[in-house]
Amino acid sequence: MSDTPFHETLDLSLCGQLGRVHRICRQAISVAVEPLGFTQPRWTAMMYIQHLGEGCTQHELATNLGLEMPSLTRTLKQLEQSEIIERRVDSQDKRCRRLYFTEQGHQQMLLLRARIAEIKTQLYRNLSDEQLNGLAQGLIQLEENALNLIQEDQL
Amino acid sequence: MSDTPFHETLDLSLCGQLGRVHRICRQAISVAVEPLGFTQPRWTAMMYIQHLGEGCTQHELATNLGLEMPSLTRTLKQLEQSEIIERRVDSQDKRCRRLYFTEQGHQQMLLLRARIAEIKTQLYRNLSDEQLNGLAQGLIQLEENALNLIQEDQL
DNA sequence: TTAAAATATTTAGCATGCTAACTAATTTGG
DNA sequence: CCAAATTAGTTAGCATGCTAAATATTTTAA
Repeated sequence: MSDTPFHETLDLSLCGQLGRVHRICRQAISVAVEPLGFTQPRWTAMMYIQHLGEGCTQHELATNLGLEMPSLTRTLKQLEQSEIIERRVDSQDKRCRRLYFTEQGHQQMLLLRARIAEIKTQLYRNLSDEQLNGLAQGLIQLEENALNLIQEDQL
Repeated sequence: MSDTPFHETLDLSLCGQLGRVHRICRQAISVAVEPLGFTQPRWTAMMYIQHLGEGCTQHELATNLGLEMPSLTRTLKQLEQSEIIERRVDSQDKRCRRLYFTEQGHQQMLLLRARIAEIKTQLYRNLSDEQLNGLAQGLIQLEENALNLIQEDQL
């Protein structure tokens, strides 16, 4: 071990920590949701479709998930093949596909939400509302700074 | 938009936020470090090798980066091919490869550290030390909970 | 009104994480 | 002392993010 203080050597440890915690959280949730047969991108998309309301477009969903369209396309194709969702072409604007749960999809959502409620209590255990809020706020500020940095660099 | 409150529908938004912020931060840093020719896994590994001290093993490095060995192997192979590092077999334990910078690698590190110092001030702008600390602490707790969850589920 | 720009989606292929299964070397226990 | 377990590392191949480029449709503007 070097005797240089960690923060001086590393400088960007927070970003690495972010990635590590994200990977571990994702894995924890995956393990818990796996028995239902959903991967993280799939169940996340399902939750967001329900949140946005059935009939949302793929573009709306991608924006809300913070994903690029191609990343989402793959996941939606899987959900369609599993007969969880349907993609219907909008009658007004034929470029858009609007998203709906199948009957089976609705039933799966009930199971999924119940399972996720359980996980949530365990994942946020020992974290006060205040702490969770601080965490979320800090992340928002970090995100904003990063976005600014990217834009500046692209000038 | 549904009229259901966000947190009730989503329940795990924090985990999604974590992923999103991580992707954006990573992109910001990549954009800034790109002119030097380093990708995020490469410069992160370089910084950690310097932090751990030259002569560290790949296993030590993987543990500190929070990565699995195969993920690291790929990156180290690239760094070796770019003649940034050397991997020398340990004379005592011939299973271990120990990591050293080349002369060129040392010079690159000087540039890299200077660049990263600049980025850091911008990325952490508007975040008080207290906030940064809260963020880091919250992430640690989250990580711990997630690890517990995974272990419980594997019983 | 029609050519050009914009928008929604897809496809193809890269980057970087992972697990599973392998080799080689070392350590341990009977 | 040797067979079995452990440890360090690799290879192969999957998962899920991305960008670039293609298609189809709609909107804008000369």
